[in-house]
Amino acid sequence: MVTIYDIAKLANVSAMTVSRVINNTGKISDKTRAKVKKVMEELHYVPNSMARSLVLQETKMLSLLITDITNPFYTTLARGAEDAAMKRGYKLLFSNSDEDVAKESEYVDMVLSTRVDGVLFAPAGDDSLSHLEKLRKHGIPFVLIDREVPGMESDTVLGDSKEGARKLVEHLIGLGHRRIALLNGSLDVSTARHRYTGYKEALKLSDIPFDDELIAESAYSRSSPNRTIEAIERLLQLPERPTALFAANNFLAIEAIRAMRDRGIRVPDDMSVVCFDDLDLASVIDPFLTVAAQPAYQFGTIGVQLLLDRIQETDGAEWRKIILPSEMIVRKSVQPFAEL
Amino acid sequence: MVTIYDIAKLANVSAMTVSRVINNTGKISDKTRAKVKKVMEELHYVPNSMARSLVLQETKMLSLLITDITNPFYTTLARGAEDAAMKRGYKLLFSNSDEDVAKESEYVDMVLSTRVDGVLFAPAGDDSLSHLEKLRKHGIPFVLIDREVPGMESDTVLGDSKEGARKLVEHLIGLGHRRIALLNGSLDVSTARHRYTGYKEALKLSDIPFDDELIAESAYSRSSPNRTIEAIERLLQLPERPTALFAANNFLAIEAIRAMRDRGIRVPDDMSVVCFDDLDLASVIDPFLTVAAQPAYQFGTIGVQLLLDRIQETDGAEWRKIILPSEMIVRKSVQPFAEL
DNA sequence: CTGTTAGCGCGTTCAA
DNA sequence: TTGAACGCGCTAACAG
Repeated sequence: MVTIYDIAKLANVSAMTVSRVINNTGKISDKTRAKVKKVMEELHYVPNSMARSLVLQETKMLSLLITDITNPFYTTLARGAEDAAMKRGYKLLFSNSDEDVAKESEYVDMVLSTRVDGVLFAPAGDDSLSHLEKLRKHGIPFVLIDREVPGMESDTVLGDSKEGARKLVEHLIGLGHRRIALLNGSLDVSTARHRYTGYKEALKLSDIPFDDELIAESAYSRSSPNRTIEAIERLLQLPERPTALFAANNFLAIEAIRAMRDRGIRVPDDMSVVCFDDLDLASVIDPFLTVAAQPAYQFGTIGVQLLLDRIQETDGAEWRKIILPSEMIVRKSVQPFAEL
Repeated sequence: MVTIYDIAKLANVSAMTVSRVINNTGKISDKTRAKVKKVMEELHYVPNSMARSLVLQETKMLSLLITDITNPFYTTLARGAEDAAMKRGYKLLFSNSDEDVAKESEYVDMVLSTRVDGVLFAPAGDDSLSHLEKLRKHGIPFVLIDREVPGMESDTVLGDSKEGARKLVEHLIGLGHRRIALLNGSLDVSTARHRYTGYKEALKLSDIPFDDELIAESAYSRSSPNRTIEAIERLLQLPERPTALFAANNFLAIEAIRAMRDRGIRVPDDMSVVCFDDLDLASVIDPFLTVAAQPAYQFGTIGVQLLLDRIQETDGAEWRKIILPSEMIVRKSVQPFAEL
């Protein structure tokens, strides 16, 4: 591996001069600069960022910890984060916690030892608190994205889960539905709680009694579809069957639709379905699901922005909390409720 | 930041002893080991992997360079790669070239300066050759995934593009179609060429004359849908309009279907459509597109496997080339051709 | 079993 | 405008 010393020797200067040429610091005569640059090119020199990090105490790397790399919401977010980071000269280290707090723990240790300059963190659940405390204790700046964690203040980028949920459910109510089921993610995740709240608010505003039996809890990720299937089975066997379903995210909606189809329930004819997060590709080819679409790309860019601001901050500024609105897109998965 | 020296001082041992405890090397008495471990925990010590990399000359990081992080084929591949890397103690640095050879160049420089131990490389096109030569010159092992580059030998994981294409087109032919258009990606990409070849082979086997007018070239990524739209318009205006379309990847199929829909052409009634790569989510909710599905996850795991084998190889073993079959999944986007 | 020395590649500090 | 010495945090090699 060629180092600045190799360059220095061939250019008849000191290593320090080479370093100055690389970083454009100090005063260097044009002549020696040209000479050094020439040698650098001849030797195909590439600076060693490890060594530089060690002395500079910064890596120019950010870590993005998401819970599911196959979910289009997160991939679009990742893309936004990457574009923003790249633009500011930072690399992005992706990690995938699989909605699993234990796996998340391993990643936090990795992040710590890699000495990244900051972390974009989509917590797997409220138990992520200890991981965040660990980061904080080590002085690593982080921004929470998509989800917040009780007991931990920080810069945060969230969606308007409550409002989005309320709008979706109100849409169903407006079409005459009164038995509306909620297929939620784990209540251990803040967005699930907020969407739950929005659901209840919508009912209340229309004087529809809340029925606990209509609530089912599964998991956001696709790793365990069984809980979703069981939930759907229970809902379908209810004496007074729901006529509409609000799924708390895209994967839940899909698994639910699949489970219902397998049981002969058609959407939207037998059951209207709405959900949070759009499906990207799927929506183009077949504009089917009525959704509350979130500006996923902006989650990423804004998250990086907050993070880099925090990193460059000298005095501890106030925590910033950005709430991004979602947009309801009405499509075909919903039908008016027709009394029999 | 806590260092091994801090630990050493508090534990009344030398830094070297601490290092040995951390790495489980050498012989250490249980007593001192316990003492050191206790201090490490008290101080929340986390090893600095930068420093370690510097001396060990290895980073335990791999870089995954893909061309589109929003394409489900690549995200699933990424997931496979990450799982495999993680399992072997490696981190994965993702990058996204956007099918852009220039952007790719920046990433290669980044990769070089980060001193990753190896690269999983999905080249943006044949011009990626110079980037690969750069990696090779610097002695960084890499594995080509999904695409190969003329003039560069290396370990490679490919799909059976030719066979997959042939099967898809034969399926269309079997249904009576004879005017079959090909909407291809850039011929600068090996998979596009192979799919082209498979297309032609299928025609030849059925004695259907090849018609150059039925061939359109666009781009795999969604960044420039205009070329696809123009291509579709041209195909639709052909004197003898095609009755079926083979799109060389999922995004092309989607853009094509959208463009046709906008022009009043229904799929499959007016036009049958098949393509390479499945759509994941979209297929669950609405099993629509007939596709040649590739084992994306395996692309990732096998790629990492080849890469790590190569990294640990002492003597230069033969290049290995793994070809993964694709599976044709027949769905609703295809109809038999009915002569008028 | 444990410690000392040296150096990985680079940038800061100070001197020339 | 340039260079020498030092240290970032760690481990290999050798010594004890």
